[in-house]
Amino acid sequence: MENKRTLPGDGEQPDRWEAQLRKGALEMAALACLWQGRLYGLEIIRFLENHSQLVLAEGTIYPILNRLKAEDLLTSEWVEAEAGHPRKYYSLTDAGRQRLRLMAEAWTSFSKGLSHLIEPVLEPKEIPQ
Amino acid sequence: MENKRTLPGDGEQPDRWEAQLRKGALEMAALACLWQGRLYGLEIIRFLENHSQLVLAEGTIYPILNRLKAEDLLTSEWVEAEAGHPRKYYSLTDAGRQRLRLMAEAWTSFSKGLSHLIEPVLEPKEIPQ
DNA sequence: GCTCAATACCTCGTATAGCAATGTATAGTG
DNA sequence: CACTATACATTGCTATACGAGGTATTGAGC
Repeated sequence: MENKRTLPGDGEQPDRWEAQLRKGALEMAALACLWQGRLYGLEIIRFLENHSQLVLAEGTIYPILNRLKAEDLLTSEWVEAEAGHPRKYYSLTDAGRQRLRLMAEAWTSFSKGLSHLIEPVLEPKEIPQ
Repeated sequence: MENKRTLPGDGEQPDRWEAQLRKGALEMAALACLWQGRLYGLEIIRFLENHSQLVLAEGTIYPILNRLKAEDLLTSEWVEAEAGHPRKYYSLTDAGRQRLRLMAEAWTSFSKGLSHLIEPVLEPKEIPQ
């Protein structure tokens, strides 16, 4: 039927790849948020928005948190807020910390590999040949 | 019939997130391969295997190449091999070079943001509080 | 007291991407 | 003339992100 993409119509999706880029880094990012202490769902979204360039929807973060909790990398506890509504605070488990450390190391390694690959692209100088 | 995953069966997928991590970086990586000159399909796979930590299957690379070609970021030409079978060589177009540069910059920025986020995790020292 | 709005958590449906498996074509070898 | 190796291509499955919509609690205004 009609081509119903997100875009007006020129067949160009200039930032589709950017969306893809983030996939898979999200779990690590969610865990990393909690390294310094517990946070609740929406707070994690705001934290990532402020401390990195990740902007997640609620429909994104809650499945991730549940997934991580199912793997025993997180624990959660309901906390009554004074002026408001109960919040579900997430904390890293020991397994979560351990896993996050592995993730962080693998990310660093992976990131270095890719950086090396795109190094020539970012070089201002031309290729000799 | 049989559940033929990569893992024995304990419900633990310790490296599933690693697979996810790579998603979205693949297009950039494929483009980056071609920065220094043309390559054909299987050669791209081998190049990435040698120059980074990416291991792609054929069923992965060809859809990517077609996608990139459909966006006019690549061109392809059939070349008869002396001792063998015709090969389809891919080259970057001007638009491809331009896009790759943008991707590389965005990747760098994105990568820095995440690195900053996981920096505390990799620090050997403990958190004061 | 009852409605309305705000905060926070949760879930369903859809689109997309990677990838294993499988298929096709070419060309050299016994 | 079959058989194998190289290379390109496609199909089907699964997992993921995310928009849209839903529920529950609290406080303010009429």
